[in-house]
Amino acid sequence: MSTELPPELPPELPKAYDPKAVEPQANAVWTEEKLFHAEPTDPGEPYAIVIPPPNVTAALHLGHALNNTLQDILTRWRRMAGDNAVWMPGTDHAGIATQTVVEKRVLAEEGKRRTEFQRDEFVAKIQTWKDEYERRITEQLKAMGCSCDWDRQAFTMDEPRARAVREAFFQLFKDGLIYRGKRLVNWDPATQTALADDEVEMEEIDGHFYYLRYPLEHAAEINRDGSYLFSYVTVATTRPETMLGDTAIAINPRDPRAAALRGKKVRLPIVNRVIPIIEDDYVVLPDPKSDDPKAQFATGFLKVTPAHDPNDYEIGLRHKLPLINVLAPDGTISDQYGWPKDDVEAGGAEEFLGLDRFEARKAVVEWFKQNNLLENVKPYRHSVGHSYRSHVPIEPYLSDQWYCKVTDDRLAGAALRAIAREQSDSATPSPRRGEGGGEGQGALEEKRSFDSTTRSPLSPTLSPAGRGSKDWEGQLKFFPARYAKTFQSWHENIRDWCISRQLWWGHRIPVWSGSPNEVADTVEAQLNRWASEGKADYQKKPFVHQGDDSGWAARDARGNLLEWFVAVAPGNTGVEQWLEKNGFTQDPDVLDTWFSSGLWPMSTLGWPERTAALEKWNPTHTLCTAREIITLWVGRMVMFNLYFLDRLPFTDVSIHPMVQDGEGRKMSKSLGNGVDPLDIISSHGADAMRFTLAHMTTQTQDVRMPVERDPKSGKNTSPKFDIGRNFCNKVWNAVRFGIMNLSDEATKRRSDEGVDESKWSLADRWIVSRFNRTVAAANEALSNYRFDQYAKTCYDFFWSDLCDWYLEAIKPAMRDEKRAGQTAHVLAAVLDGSLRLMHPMIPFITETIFWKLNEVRPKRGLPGRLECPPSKRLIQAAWPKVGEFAEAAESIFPKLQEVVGAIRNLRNEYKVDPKKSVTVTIIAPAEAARQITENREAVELLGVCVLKQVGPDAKAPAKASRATAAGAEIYVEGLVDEAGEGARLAKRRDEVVKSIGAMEGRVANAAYVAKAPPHLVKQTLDQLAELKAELLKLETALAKLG
RNA sequence: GGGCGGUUAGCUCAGUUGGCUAGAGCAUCUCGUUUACACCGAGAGGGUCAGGGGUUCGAGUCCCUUACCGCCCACCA
Repeated sequence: MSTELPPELPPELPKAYDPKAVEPQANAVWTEEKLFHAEPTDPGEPYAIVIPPPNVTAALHLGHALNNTLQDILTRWRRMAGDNAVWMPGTDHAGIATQTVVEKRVLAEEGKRRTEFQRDEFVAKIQTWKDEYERRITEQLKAMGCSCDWDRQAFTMDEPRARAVREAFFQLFKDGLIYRGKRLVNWDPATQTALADDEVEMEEIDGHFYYLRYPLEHAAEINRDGSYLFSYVTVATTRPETMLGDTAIAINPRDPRAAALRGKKVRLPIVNRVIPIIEDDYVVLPDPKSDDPKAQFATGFLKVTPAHDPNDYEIGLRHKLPLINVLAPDGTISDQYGWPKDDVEAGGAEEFLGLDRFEARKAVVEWFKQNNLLENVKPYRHSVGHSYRSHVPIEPYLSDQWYCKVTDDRLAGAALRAIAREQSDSATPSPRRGEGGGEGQGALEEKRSFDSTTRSPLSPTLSPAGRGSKDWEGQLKFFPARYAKTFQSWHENIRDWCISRQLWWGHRIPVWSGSPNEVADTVEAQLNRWASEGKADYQKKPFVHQGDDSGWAARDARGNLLEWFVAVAPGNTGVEQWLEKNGFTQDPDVLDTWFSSGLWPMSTLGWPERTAALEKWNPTHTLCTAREIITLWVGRMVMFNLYFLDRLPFTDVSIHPMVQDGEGRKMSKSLGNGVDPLDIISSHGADAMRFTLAHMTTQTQDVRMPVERDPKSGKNTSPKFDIGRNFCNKVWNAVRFGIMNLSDEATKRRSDEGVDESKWSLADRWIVSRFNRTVAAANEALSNYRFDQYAKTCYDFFWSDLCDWYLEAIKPAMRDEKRAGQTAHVLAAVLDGSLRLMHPMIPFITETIFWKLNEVRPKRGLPGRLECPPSKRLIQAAWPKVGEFAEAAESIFPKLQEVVGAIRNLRNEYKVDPKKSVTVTIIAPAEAARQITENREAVELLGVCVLKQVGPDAKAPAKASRATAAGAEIYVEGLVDEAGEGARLAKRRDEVVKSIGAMEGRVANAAYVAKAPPHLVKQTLDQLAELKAELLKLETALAKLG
C-alpha cells in the first residue's frame, strides 16, 4: 500500500496555478492507493450516496457536473469526518432515449431502419454505443475528481442489476401487483412505443375546430308542436379523422334538446354506422359568451371515440360503448386492429385505409365538404401531447400493456407515510449515525445555531431511518423542503404505472405467454408445482380489464381469454426452456427504464442478495438530484425500497437547481448553448469548475450561466468560471507564500520552540478564531445542503481574512526571529486547516499542496485551538474540529481593520503613492488607544503609515485630513488640499446629519422606545450620541478650514 | 384551470426567526507592478429591493393584490 508519489512538485512552486500539472497527479495517487474504495467492514458510521445514473445516450453536460460536484463534496466531507463513506457510481441504459439516438445514427450512417435488423443485431449496435458513452462518462467523472468507488461501478442492465430486476418483477407479480391491462396509452407512432404520462410533453399548437354534421337516422322533433325537425346534429372536433371510430354521440342531459333526442340515433357519415345519442354530464353546454373556450366552441354534441380519446374512453366505460380502433401502430388508418371489415365496407371507407393520421384528417374533412356536411372550420390554439423523444403528437392508443399497481397502499401509500411531517417549510437534516455530542465536528456551533432556532437539535440517539419495523415513517426529508409537496401530490394522485415499453433496448419482460389447449391440465399442474417452489407464477385472465368494466372490456374482437401469462423467477432457465418447448413465447416488450433505476439503491448494493454492503449502506444517506425527476425516479425508489426491504432508500433528498444559459433557456445541443465540463476543466481546471458550481448552488429552482464562445478554442464557456479559477490561484499563492516562510531555510532563522499561545499576536489569535468560526459555518452549511454558503464561507475566510489581512499582518513577525516561531506555528496550522476545509470542494489543488506542506513542515497543529492530525493524504485527513473561539481578538481586530480602512481611504482620496508612508495621529479613548498602540506595527504596515501620536490627549495636527473609524479620530498629515478636504468633511457632515435625523425620529417615537427590544433602543441611543459628537468635531474642523 | 419558483447594483446572485447606513463576485472608474498572487493589491461610483395596498415602533424579509419571467401537474370535443 505504500506507493510512492508520482513526480513531485518542483521545490519552487510556479507563480501561477496550473491545474494541468496537478490534477492527473492527484488522481493517479487516489486511484493507485484505492482511496475511493470502501468496504462494509471499514470503521465509521455508514454513509452512502448512489449516483443518479447518467444516461448512456450522451456525454455529461454541465448539469451533471453540478450534480456530481455536490455528491463528491458530500462524500469527501463525510469520508474526512470519519464515516465509512461510499459513493456508488453507474450509468443508466435509458431505454427509449438510447434506442432513439442509435436509430437516428444508424439511419443517417447506414440508411437503414431498426426494423431492417434482427433484434439481437440491433441491440448489439446499441450495446456498442453504450460501451462508448459509459467509457466517456466515466472519464469525465474521473477528470472532475469524483471520488466514486469505481470497484462498484454498475450499469442498469448489467448482470447483477438484471437479476435484481427479475427478482423485483417476480415478487410484484406473485403479490398481484403486476397485471396486464388493455388501456389507452400514450402511443408514439414514430418510435412505436407506449410512453408514460411523464414522458409526454404538452405543446401549444395552432389547430382547428371542425364542425361536422352527422345526419340523424330519423329526423327528430325539437318542439312539441312539431314545427321544427332535426335532420342532423353538429359535432365540433379537432380530430376529425377519428370519427371513423365513433361509437356514440353524447349530449348533456341538461341540454334543452336532450329530451327530443332521447333514444335517437345518428348515421355516421363515411362508414354508415348507426350509433346512439347518449346523455353524459361530461359534455359542455354551448355558450358563446362563456370565458371557457370550450363552451364558446361547443355545439353541445360530442362525438364519442372510445378507442382514440381518453375522455371518450371513460364515457365509453360508463355507457358500455364498443371500442373501434381505426389506427395501426404507425398512425395510419387501418382495418387490421379492431375495425371490423364489414363495418369498413358498409359505407365505403376503404379509400381511407393506409392514410397517415394527418392525411386522413384532410381527407375526412374534404369528404364532409364534398357532401355538404362540413358546417364550419374555426382556428383553435390548444395544447397537444408530444413525445418527449420523437416530438410527434401522441396518439391515445388502445393496446395491451403491463401495469404495476402502484396505487396499492403498500407502494404509493407507504411512500406518502415516509414524508417527514414538518416538511411544510423547514427541515432538519438527518443525523449521521454516531454524530453529535461534544466529540462531533462542529458540535459547538451547530448546537448554538440549532438551539437558537426552531429546529430540533441533532439527536445522536435517533436510530437511522428504516431499519426494521416502521421507523422509516416520517423520515424522508427534502432540501429545500418545498419539494416534499411535489413528491406528496404526485403520490396522492398517482395512477397505475404502465411498465411495458415496445422497445428492444431494456430488460425484457420475464413473462412467457401461451394458450395451452388440450394439455392445459398438465401444464397447469406443472406451473402449480413451480409456483409452490417459488420458481414461477402465472395469471390466467390476462385480458380482463381491472375494475368494474371487465365484462365490457373482455368483449375483445379476438376474445382470447385463455391466454396464460407465466412470470419466471430469476435463475430458472430450465423453466423458461420448458415453457418455450411447450409453445409459450417470451413477451417481446421491455420494462420501462425507471423500473430498473427505481431499484438502484438496492441493486447497486447487491440486492436481492443480502450482502454485507446492502446491510451496511442501505438506507443510503443522501440522494442528490434535480427536481425534474422527483416523481419519475425518487418516488419509485422510495416505493420499491420500502416494498422490498421495508426501509427507505435514503433519508435526505437534496434537490439542486437546474443550470440554464444566460437567457434562462435550458442548455441543449439544438440551441448550441451547452457547455462541456471537459472544456471547462481544460480552460479553467476541475477545481475551478467545481468551486464555481458549488458557489452557485443556491436554493432557487434555476441558476443562469451566461454562455460565451471562447474565440481561441471555439468552445462554449462562461465567465462565471473565472471566480473559481481566480480563487484556486489565490489558494495556490497563499500556500506558496506559506511554504516559503515555513521551509527549512526559514526555520533556521528562528528559535525552535513549542506552541505558546501567550506569545501570539492579536492577528494570530484572531485568525485562529476566525478559522474555527469558518469550520462551524461550513458544517452548518453542508449539513443543510447549502453548498453556496459552504463555498462562500470558505472563500471569504481564505481570501479576505487570511490573505488580505492575516498574511499581510504577519510579514514583519515572520522576519523577526523572536516572533517568527510562534507565527509559523499559527500559519502552518491555519493553512493546513484551510486545505482540509476546502478539500471536498477543490480536491486536486488542496491535495497536492497538502503533500508539499507535509514535506516542508510535517508537524503542524495548535493543541485545543486547531488540531492537525498528520495524514499522508489529504483525502484521508481528519475533518477540522471546531476549536475554541477568541472573543476578545474577534472584537478588537475588526476595529483595527476599520482604522486601517480609514487611513487607506484618505490615502486613496488624496492619491498618495501607495509606497509612500504618511504620518498619522489618532485621538481615541484610552482603551482603544492602547489596543492600537499594542498593534501599531500591523496598523502601520497595513495602512502604510507612521503613527505619530495615539491617545485620548493627542493633538490634532494642523493641515491634516480627517476621518473617524471605530470611535477614533484619525488625522493624516500632509494632505493639504483644503478645498477637497472641506468638501469631504461637508459630505460626511451631511451623512451624519441625515443619520442623526433618522435616529432622533426613531427615539422620539414613544412606541419605538416602548416596544422595540431594549438592546436595540440602547444601541440607537449610543449611536446617536456618537454621531452627535462626531458632528460637533466635524463642524469645528470645517470652521477651522474657514 | 391547479400548484410552485423568480423579479434586489450594468450582469450573475446572497440577504438565516422582521431590527445597525441592503451585501458579494464580475463589469466600470481612480491609483499601484511593494520580495505569495496582475488569475493581484488599495480605493471609488452604482440599488425607490417589479408595481400597489396592508400588518408593525420598524418590512427586501410577513399578509393581500397586480404585472412580467419560468417550471410542474391537469386538459387534446
